[in-house]
Amino acid sequence: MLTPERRKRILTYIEEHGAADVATLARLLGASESTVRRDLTALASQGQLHKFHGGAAPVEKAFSNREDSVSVKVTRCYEEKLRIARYAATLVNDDDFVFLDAGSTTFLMTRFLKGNGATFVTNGMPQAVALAEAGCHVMILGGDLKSSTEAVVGGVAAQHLQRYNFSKAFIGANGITNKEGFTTPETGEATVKAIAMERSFASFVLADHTKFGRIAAMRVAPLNAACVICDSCPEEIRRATVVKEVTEDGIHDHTESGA
Amino acid sequence: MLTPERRKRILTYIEEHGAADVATLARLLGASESTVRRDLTALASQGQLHKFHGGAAPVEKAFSNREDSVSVKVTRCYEEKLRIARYAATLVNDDDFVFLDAGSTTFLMTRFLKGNGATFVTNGMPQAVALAEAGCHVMILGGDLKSSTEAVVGGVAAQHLQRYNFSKAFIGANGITNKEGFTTPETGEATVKAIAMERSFASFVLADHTKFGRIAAMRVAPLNAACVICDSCPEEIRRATVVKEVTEDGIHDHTESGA
DNA sequence: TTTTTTGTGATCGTTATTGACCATTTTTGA
DNA sequence: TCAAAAATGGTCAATAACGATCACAAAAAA
Repeated sequence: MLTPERRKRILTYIEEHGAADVATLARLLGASESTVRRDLTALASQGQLHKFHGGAAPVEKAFSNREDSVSVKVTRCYEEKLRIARYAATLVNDDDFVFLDAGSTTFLMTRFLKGNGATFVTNGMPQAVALAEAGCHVMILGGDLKSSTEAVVGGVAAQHLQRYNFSKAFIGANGITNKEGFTTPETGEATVKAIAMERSFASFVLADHTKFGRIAAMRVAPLNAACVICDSCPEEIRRATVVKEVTEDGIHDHTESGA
Repeated sequence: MLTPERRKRILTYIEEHGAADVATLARLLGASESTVRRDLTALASQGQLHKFHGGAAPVEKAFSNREDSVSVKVTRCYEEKLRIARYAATLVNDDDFVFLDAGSTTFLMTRFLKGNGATFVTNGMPQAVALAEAGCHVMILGGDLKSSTEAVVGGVAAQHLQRYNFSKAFIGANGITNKEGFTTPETGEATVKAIAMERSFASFVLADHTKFGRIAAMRVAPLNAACVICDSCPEEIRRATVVKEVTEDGIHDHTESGA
C-alpha cells in the first residue's frame, strides 16, 4: 500500500471511531507498528491529528485546532467569558486607540464592539476579521503567524508594536497568581502581551475564575500592571491590584485598598 | 503510443482510481518504468498530479479535506484560475522566500502549497490562515485591514514590506494592457503590489483571460516587470513580456522574442 | 543521403521506506 | 510508592524505488 493512501486511511479511521491505538491501526493496514508510528508522527506534525501515548485522535473534537480553534476554546466557561467580554467592551470609547490581544475572551469582545471612532490594533486573526466586519478601523500586527492559536507573534510583531501608544489594552492570560503575576505558556505570545501592556496607558487582563492560582511558563507582567476583569476572584488578588468582578448581579469594583 | 496520449491516460487512471504506483502504470501502458517515471515527473512539474515515493495521485485528493469556501467557488473563471494557481504553486521551491498577494487566484494557490522549507509573507488574511493550516511558515503583513477584500494595506504595510527581499512574488492584477501595464483599482493595494514586485527577484502576475485589455485606476508596474501566468493571452502581450499559458493540454511557454 | 533531435528502455549507484530490535520512558495496578 | 507491563523512539539492515546516465532506434531536419 502506498504511503498517502495508508495515511488517508488512518485519518478516516480515527475520524469514524473517534480514536485508535497503534496496534489496531497496524493490523488494519497490514503494516508494522513502526510504520504506523512514523505515519502518526508525520500526520501530527502536519496538524492533521492529535497524537498521544497509546494512539491518536482527530484534532477537531476533543482538542482545539483547525478552522475555528478559538470559537471551540470559547466553550469552556462560556457564560462567564461572555459576561466579562461584554463588560470589557463597554470600556472602549470613541476616541480610544485600543490593543486587543489574541485569545478566546478577547475574541468575544468583538461581538459587542461596533464601528465607532475607536481604532483597534490586534494580533489575533479572528479578532481582526470580526472587527473589520463590524465596521471598525482595524490594524493587524505583522509577523509570524502561529497556526494553532491564529495569533501573530515573534520579533517582527514585537517591533511593530513598539510604534504604538495605546490608550487601552485588553489582554488574555493563562495564569494569575499573587507572586508570579500574569503568566502565559508561549514565549512569543508573552512578549507581545508584555510590550502591549507597557505601551498602553491602561491595561485590562480578562480572566475567568479558572485562571487564578495557575502558573504558566512565561511571566508577562506583575499583578499591579493591569486591572483584572473576572467573574469571581480570590481575596488575595483583590488586595494586590484593581479588580472588577462581573457577576450575574452586576459589577463589583475593588480598588487596591481592599473595598 | 504517443507521449501526450500516454500522459493523458495516466491522469485518467489516477483520477479514477485515486492513486497508482509506477509498476501498475508501466504494465497498463506497455511502457517501461523509466518512461512512466519521466511522465510522472513531467506531469508533477506542471502541477497536474501529485508525485510521491511509490506512485502518484491527483493533486486535489492528495491533500485531505481542504474545501474552498463558497465565496471563492463563486468567483468567475474558477476552472481557469484553478489551473493557473496549480501551476504557479509548482514554481515555489523549498528554499524560496515568497510574497503572496491578496486576491482570489493567489488564494487558490494555497491549496497546492504544503509545508516545506519555503517561507511566505502575505497581505491576505485568508491566505495566511490557509497556509498556516497547511503547515507552512507564514508571516502576515502588518497594517490597516480592508474589510471588503480581507487584505492588509496602507503605509504601515508598505513600510513593513520594505524590510524583505523576496525570491519570488505572486501578484494579482485587475487589468493588463500593453501600454498601461498591470493596473488595479485600489490605491493602497497598488502600493503593496508595487513594492512587493520591486523587492522580489522574480515576479509573477496571475491573471485569467478577462483581465487583458482592461485598465484600472492605479498603475502597479510596467508589463515587462513580471512574468504573466494566464490561461490564454493576446498576441500583443506575448510580444511584450514573458508569458506562460496554462491550458488544459499543458504549459505553453512564450519568451519575449515571440516563440 | 547524413546529421540532429527526440523518445525509449536498461543499467546502476544513491536514496527512501520499511520492519525488527532494544534501551528508555510512560502508564498501570498493586 | 514502587515494580511490572506497555508503549515509545532511535538505530540498523534489507528491500524497494528513485534519478542519472548511456546506448540505441525512430523521427525530423539539414
